[in-house]
Amino acid sequence: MLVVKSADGKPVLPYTWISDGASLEEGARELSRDIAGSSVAWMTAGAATASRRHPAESALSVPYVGVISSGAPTPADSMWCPVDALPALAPRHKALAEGALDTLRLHMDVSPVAFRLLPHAFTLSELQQAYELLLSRRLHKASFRRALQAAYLVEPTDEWRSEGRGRPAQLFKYAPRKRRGGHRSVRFDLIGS
Amino acid sequence: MLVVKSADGKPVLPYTWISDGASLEEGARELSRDIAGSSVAWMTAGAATASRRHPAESALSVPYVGVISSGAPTPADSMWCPVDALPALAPRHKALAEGALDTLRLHMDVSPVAFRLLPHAFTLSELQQAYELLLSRRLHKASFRRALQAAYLVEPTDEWRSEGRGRPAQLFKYAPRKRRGGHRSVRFDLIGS
DNA sequence: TGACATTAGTTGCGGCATGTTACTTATTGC
DNA sequence: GCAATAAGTAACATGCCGCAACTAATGTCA
Repeated sequence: MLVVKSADGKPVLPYTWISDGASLEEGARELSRDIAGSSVAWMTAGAATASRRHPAESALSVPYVGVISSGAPTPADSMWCPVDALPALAPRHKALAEGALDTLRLHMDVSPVAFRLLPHAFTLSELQQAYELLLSRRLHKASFRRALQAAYLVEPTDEWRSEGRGRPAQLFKYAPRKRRGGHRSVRFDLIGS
Repeated sequence: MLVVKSADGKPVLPYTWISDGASLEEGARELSRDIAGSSVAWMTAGAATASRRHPAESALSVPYVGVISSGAPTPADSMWCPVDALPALAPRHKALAEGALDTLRLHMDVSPVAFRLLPHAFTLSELQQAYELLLSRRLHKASFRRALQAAYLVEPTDEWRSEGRGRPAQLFKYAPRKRRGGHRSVRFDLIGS
């Protein structure tokens, strides 16, 4: 997660103001370009909140979550933090960060978030690591690849990448093809409280 | 979906204005009480939008989706419409309606939306019909009940309901118990485009 | 050169969940 | 009583998942 230093030195989440009538999504994309140096590869909005005690004069806040292709250089006055080791944020921003992760995970199995996190060509191990990072739980290699192949989401390329030691890995690209018949049942096991 | 008649007789989605600093969610709940006569049993926010050409003076719109327990009387100047047979809404409101259904379905397998749609005690057939209504696809009775039982989400009551013809149905209530071990793999088969 | 470590990728098996069909049970209506 | 209707269950086949073991290809080190 990208954390920036505010004027008084405290860590905060990146934010900006929107002039009247401008596009919120475009504002969020500009913010990412300004701070992180590259544009987000995937983004979605969270739940807007209104508060009397909000800093400055704005009354409405609209959070956006996005992912940025890895490998981008760390910009000045900001740092990438592991989501499980965030610095001490203000309670409001801490709640925003947790909500952002929730909305992101909500979209994970309906939108190719993890694929956007990776460059155009990637290895299946990298894809699995991206999923494990975003879901924060370990996955099994064989099951992961079987399910991926059954979904017709990736296509192999002719390239191979050698990462030092170990067998070279084949590179794949995201190329979803239409598949027959959606899924079947309902997932009750995710319902909590 | 609840559609109301605007001042000039055209069908629109219910909306309201929020005074500066007031809670958005509370405003949405008040709107539901005012128009539908009962408070929403489950609700979540959608993606806020800003537009120059928005009616009136407000520049930001925050959509909310909620479900209301069935059986509420149809209020005046408004009507409940099947989601697959909506009246001719303005393009902006039509997009809002579609987005509302998308966000609702996004929460379906992580939040007990369908249970909130039903009264406190319900039959398993009613629960399945609620799921089929919200997901707009047919489910299999045996599979549905097996998965439901495996999730420890409902408890049977002593009451039975006779719906005219056919065998009476046992009434259940929503009583989630903690279950061991979350799910396992990743769902690739829902990722589209 | 050859043994070893490391990483990628596959295969086979047991178990569990799901899809399907058929069956039993309980009520209304004739 | 008997058909019709709907709830609820049982049994079987299929398919997916977790696990373990295996092969393949590279680098490292003696």
